[in-house]
Amino acid sequence: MTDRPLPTLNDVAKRAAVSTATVSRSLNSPEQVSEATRNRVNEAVRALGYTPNFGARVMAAKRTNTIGAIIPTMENAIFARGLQAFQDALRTKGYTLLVASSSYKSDLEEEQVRALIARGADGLLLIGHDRSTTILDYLATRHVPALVAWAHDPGAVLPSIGFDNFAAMCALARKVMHLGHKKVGLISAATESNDRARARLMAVRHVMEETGLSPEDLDVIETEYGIETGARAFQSLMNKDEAPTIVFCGNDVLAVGAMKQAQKMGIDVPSEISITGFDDIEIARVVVPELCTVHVPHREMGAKAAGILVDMVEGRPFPHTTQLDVSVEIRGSLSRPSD
Amino acid sequence: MTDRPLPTLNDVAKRAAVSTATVSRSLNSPEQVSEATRNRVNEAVRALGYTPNFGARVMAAKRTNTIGAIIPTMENAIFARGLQAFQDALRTKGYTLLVASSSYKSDLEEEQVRALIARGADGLLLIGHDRSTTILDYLATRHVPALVAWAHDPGAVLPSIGFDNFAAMCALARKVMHLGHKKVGLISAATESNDRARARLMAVRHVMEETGLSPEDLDVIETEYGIETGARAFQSLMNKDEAPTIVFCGNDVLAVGAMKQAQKMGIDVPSEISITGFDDIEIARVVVPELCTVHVPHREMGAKAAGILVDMVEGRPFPHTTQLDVSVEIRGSLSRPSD
DNA sequence: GCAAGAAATGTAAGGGCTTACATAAAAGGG
DNA sequence: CCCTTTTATGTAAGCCCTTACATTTCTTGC
Repeated sequence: MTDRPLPTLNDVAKRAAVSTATVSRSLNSPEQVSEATRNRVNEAVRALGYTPNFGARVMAAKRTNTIGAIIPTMENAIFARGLQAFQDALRTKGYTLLVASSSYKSDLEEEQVRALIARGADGLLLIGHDRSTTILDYLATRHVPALVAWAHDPGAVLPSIGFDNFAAMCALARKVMHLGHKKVGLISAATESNDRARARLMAVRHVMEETGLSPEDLDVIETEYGIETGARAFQSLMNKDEAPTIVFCGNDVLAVGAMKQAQKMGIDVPSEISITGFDDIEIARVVVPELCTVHVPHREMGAKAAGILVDMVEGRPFPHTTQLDVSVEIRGSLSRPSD
Repeated sequence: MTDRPLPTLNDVAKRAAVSTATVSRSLNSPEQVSEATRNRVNEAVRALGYTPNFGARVMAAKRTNTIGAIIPTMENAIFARGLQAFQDALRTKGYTLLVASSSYKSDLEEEQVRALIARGADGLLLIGHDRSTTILDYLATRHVPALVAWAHDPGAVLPSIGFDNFAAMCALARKVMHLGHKKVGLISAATESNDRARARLMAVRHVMEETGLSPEDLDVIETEYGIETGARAFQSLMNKDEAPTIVFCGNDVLAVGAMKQAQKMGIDVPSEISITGFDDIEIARVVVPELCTVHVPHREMGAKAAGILVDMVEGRPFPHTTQLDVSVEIRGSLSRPSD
């Protein structure tokens, strides 16, 4: 436990009686070194307790083997789940994960992009396509590859992996509207700088039009993420003159808030009101009745995102967009309107 | 969009007509530089779009301004929540967060400790005190400060922030046992390399002894984290000859699984069986009846951990242990035994 | 056994920043 | 005003790897 300086490559080289170049190769591309030398080097590394100096390595190699991810918040289970899968996949590829969060604010996201690049991220995972050109230019001049997840837009500048939020919500809305609902409520996440939320809102409008309903028949409330906020939004929707018979929610958490509030108000789900969510997180199956929602493969998305991003960073070919399948999960919180 | 090399400190220095040392100081300790020079430097930085080279900076400063956290999994809401608060607090202090996960496996945790240190983490956040001396020695020789969260043990080598899992579970168990329960079930997380789970188990045993019950009256099932696993564990507990009237669960997720299974088996909560959880995550208030549990201030813990760890990294004095208050939340899933 | 090619190893040049120390400029005291 | 102290700036060493290129050693085919 003496306080000697940490051993360097040079120390290892001396002890193994080889050059520093050989030690470096032995560690980074073992196949280029004869087995005998490799063994000697390894034993020296072990004996000295050598760990490469990170700064020097980054400086010389111009890579950190670090990938940054900027998500709205880890408190949202969908991102936590995707991020976990992302990190697991990165680890198997020899990369480490830097995490930052934007709280759904675009200026904070921009700050974080700069921060993660300044911290040496070799590549970035971002959520959604809403983003200023300033920051896209910055990414381009710094030559940092970035992949967008939770979105799918073949026309966007940045490559992406995800699903078509508009199409997914359309699929759900069609199944719902065919049951004969005429008066519709929508509790949406804030749509500013959130293209996913906007797409879902537009999908509901679109399907209503298809069904011959007027925009008048749709009540939209935008609110922050949370069970409580979902509950409050539901309450104000139901207090309107003509209450909806179906309430779409932008995500499962808002939907669960709505269900709780319905219960508190003595409104039965689904006989008096139908409620739907989006994401299919665990909570959707915990509530009674179970929540009708759209199943999204968050883990698969995280894991695949890691693979694509690493390909980008290492200069291999990669798909500009990758679309994942989602499925509408019809469950107990949905029924035809009663009247 | 020409492909010129990125600007360096030197370029900035030339443009601002000062030395590189002044630019460096202007950026890192502005108070040491006159306002006039600082302005000139800032304008040069802006004009050139300069961002410091990470590797060079790390190499010279021997610090990365990066903190690593190794948690069991982000899929567990308590860690996701704590980590989010941790990251928010770090950001305000100019630090970036590296995240790795151990999946509750100690060998993986050890690998991740080495990985994050190799990646230059200035300090580490770890969960719980269960850990080999090998890795503690490694931390010591590398001079990397580490803080343990979600645990409180004044006698441990590493400093910690958290609460006393044993005392908290004792408090809950006492309230429960005073209702007159005689036959007890416990669904615990795996206790190997998880001192929190072990402490909670021992607390239940301890209180039963206090109450004059025999160890025979306790049925323990250890299982992995998850709603499904909690449900299965509950089923096998209830299928024993003499079923319990109270089932303690090591965390809220297991408890929710147990409640779901009770419902499926037609066993009423709480009149036929009481169920308790631990953590007080959102889901505890979503289930019907609401889950009786122990409230833990996860966000506060994350935020405070950031403050302490940064103090450690920057060589300021810090408390060796910080204890947080938890509270027993008596809710609808608990009642006295019916007979 | 030798030339030619392949494999293994060595040499040494960066790479961009921070900071200790040296120097110059400004401020303050008498 | 000059001398001392404080403040601002400059000089240049050092940080420890990776890798292009040069050199040496080993294979292999004839």
